[in-house]
Amino acid sequence: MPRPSKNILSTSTIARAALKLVETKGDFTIPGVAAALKVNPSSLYHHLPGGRSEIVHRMREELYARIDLAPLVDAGVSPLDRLRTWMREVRAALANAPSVVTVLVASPVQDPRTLEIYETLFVILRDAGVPADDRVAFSAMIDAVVLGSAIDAGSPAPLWRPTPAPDSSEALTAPPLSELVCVAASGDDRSRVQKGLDLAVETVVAAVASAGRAADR
Amino acid sequence: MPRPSKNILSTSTIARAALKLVETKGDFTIPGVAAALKVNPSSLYHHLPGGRSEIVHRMREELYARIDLAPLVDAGVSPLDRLRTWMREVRAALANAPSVVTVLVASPVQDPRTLEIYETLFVILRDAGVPADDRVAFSAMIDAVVLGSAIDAGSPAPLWRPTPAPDSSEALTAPPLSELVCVAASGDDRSRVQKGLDLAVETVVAAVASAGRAADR
DNA sequence: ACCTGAACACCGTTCAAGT
DNA sequence: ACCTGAACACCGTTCAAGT
Repeated sequence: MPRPSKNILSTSTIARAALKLVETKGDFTIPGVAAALKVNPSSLYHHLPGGRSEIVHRMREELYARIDLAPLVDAGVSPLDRLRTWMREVRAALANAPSVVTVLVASPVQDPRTLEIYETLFVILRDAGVPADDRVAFSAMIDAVVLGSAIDAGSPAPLWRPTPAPDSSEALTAPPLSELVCVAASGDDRSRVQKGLDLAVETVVAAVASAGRAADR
Repeated sequence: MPRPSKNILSTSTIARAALKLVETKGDFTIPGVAAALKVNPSSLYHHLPGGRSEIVHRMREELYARIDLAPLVDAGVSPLDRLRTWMREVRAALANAPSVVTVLVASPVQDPRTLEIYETLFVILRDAGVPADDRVAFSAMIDAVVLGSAIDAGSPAPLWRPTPAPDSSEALTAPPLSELVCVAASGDDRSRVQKGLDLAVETVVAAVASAGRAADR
């Protein structure tokens, strides 16, 4: 048993404590992480001068640090396969703490690690033959799909509550629809979300492949 | 000039005041909306017993109320065109107050208006020939794209800050990438986001059309 | 340098009281 | 029924003080 080093706190331990809180409670607070680290709330400011928002940035870094970059820049793998991996990896990193996504999207990207991840995406798009002028649009779409999926996965409880009373409100949208919504509510959420993501990934891959072919001609 | 009616407050005025705050300040607070309505903070609880989270729900209703349902259920329009309209309309409703999206996604859907909107989506998917078993997955993807795009549009400031110092960190990801990211940072954001959305819409439409054709065979 | 303790302004919510 | 006013627990942040 090694003696604990003198410093109890570090930016990484703070970020990890905050992440654990978000994963369990759905959110985090300064006194909360301080208590988890058996420390005074004000102590955190010595390590993260930026306060709460800086903790959020460090949380994002911590999540993205778990992504292995190697398969994303492996020239031996086809660009489309690398794109599949990229989307699944980023989404998985966020899905580890889905409710953190709603916290993350509220603050802009700044840390080098996140930029690095997105730089690999631009390389993949280039290798796939997407014209330079279109890469930003594609990355925006891919970002939207991945973030949206992660949020979808993390949205609390059944997203679709069956309509309580089908009291014949409007003739236009009458009988079959409420049923459909009920169908959506049944079926376990895990597979529902997973299927939606798989579909999204393949749809995006198809679009990228199509853009690449169009550029070749 | 009509005399103001006796009751100063209503759920709708509260929701609209909160929306206005989110649009201007990026967030809202109970004392904030109370002050905007020249009323005591505690007064709000008489109309919205659910407190802050109920205000959020009413905000979502208020936003979606601006969507015209008629073109979405018009049998004279092709399903794919209706899908295009659906995505653009929902996205536009959210884009009116982009930063509200990050608030909305934190709370699950409950209000009938929002359910109504998504019911029209299921009808469109059915009309487009998407098999019943796949409609949930498709709706999840579409939801992800629309929400993600709206968040993208509302994310504060340049999403991509150019890497400050290219101090030759790793050989793998060396010269061209920082350039690419810089390109992304330039170019006005309006068109960037718009192009990304258009791309996403057409990509999704293609996927839906493909699923419809596959089911026909 | 690293952490504590007290202090400040502020937020969400409740509840008895007014009209 | 609708709104006020006081009150409570709590949060984010600062800053002087300890070691």
